[in-house]
Amino acid sequence: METSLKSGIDHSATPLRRDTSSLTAQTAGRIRADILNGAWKPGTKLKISDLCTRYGVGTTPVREALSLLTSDNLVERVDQRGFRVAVVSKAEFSELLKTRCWLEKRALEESILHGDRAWEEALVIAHHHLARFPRTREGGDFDANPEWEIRHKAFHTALISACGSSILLRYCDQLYDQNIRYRMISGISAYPSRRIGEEHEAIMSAALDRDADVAVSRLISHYESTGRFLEERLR
Amino acid sequence: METSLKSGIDHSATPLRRDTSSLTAQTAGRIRADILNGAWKPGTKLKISDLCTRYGVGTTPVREALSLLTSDNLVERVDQRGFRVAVVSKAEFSELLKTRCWLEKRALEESILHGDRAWEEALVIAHHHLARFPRTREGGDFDANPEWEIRHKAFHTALISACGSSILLRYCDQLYDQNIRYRMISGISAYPSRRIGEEHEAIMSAALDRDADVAVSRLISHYESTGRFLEERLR
DNA sequence: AGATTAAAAAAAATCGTTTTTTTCTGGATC
DNA sequence: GATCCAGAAAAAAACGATTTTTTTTAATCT
Repeated sequence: METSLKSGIDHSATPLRRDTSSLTAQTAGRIRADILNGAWKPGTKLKISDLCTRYGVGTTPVREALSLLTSDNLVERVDQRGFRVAVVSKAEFSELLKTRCWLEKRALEESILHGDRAWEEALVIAHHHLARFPRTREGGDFDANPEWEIRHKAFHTALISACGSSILLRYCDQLYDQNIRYRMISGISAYPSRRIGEEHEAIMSAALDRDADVAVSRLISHYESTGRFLEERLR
Repeated sequence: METSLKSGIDHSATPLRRDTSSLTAQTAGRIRADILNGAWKPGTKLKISDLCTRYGVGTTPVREALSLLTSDNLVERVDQRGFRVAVVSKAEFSELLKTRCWLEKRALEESILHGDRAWEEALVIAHHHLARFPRTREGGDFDANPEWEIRHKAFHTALISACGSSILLRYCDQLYDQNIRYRMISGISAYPSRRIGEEHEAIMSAALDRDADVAVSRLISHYESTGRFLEERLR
């Protein structure tokens, strides 16, 4: 199990080291994953006792995990009426997409302005890891590849990581996860007729050339074409 | 007690209606207020049992309230080691200020672009309410005036309220509250040698004239001069 | 029949206690 | 004198049971 509350991978060198995270954190991670990959459908009522049996823990960790997920907009809470999986809608999605573009635009601009050598290198590495990994598992089926997802997120995070604001980075991370959820819900794992790999490449090289305008416009259209594709399939 | 978790005022027409909010929500509101006004000093360890006695509730609501406040960056949590009040520093503050300017810039631009008649009118009203209220309580002492704080926040919220993204509005709200905390900590309630009222007026009229560039630059310098003033007094 | 109210069931919220983990303290060792 | 290890104390985390609140069901009245 991962140590962090956020989705991600435990890169620790000692895989057998004992898990120091609380049950709350572990449970939050599991529920988060289940919501992101669609195991819990949008709008589903999350009954405390059900979750307790499903995840094999008491009410305290479950309740606290749900509180945590509320702040990431994956779970909604109504006082005295419990929790439910955040609902999805076309309107919510386009607001999400719009906001994400606004925030990432600024983050990328700042990152290009302030990024140092280490940033450039981390970006190149992240792109390399992403590029040599197949989007879908062998044989062209459209199942999502979890490894690819992780590398894809790592690449987009690397792009903006030098923006100079951990606050903004956290917001972008939240919006990224919400976006993934829409991708999972729509059942899409690949975009026919698009060369995603080339888009990433083009964004990266503009960033490395310190051409903020071009990099931003490529990033935005990357997001927007993905967005349009998703919107068509929503409901 | 307010119904909402967020700081604010209950504007309900029936003041005697029974409080439907959970103990968790009430407690979160009380702890939030205590952190914002400085009753809990930054870095203070928040021991569950202490909070239970202080607020007269059990461990569950306290624990959940702290989880909630974590997402607003008012409380920090370390697994297995409990909670503490978020620390403050000059570096954190300037990051906060910077991020806030980035987000509010975009929000104000969008708001000016899309705001309708109702937005204009709400803005005028909010400014009116703010302008006819004294910043400090009678006789020039520098005690913060809670009423003024509420109207001030309402004015700044009104400015950006037509931006079209509730997500962005929520982020701005969070950053506003974090900023207030710095203001309270620094012990400042008024800025000698500045005409805050005139600054608000100038921002508003540029916004009403739909001059985004001028409005934004006035808003940013409003924040930055406040920011510089605060930074001087931090540690 | 439809609406209103009362009782029962279900679920959320809360509490007090138990378990686990961390922190503190004092002494032994190098 | 500093470091390292118990063991004790304190605190956090988790649990299971109890209390409230909401929702559902059933019955009564117009």
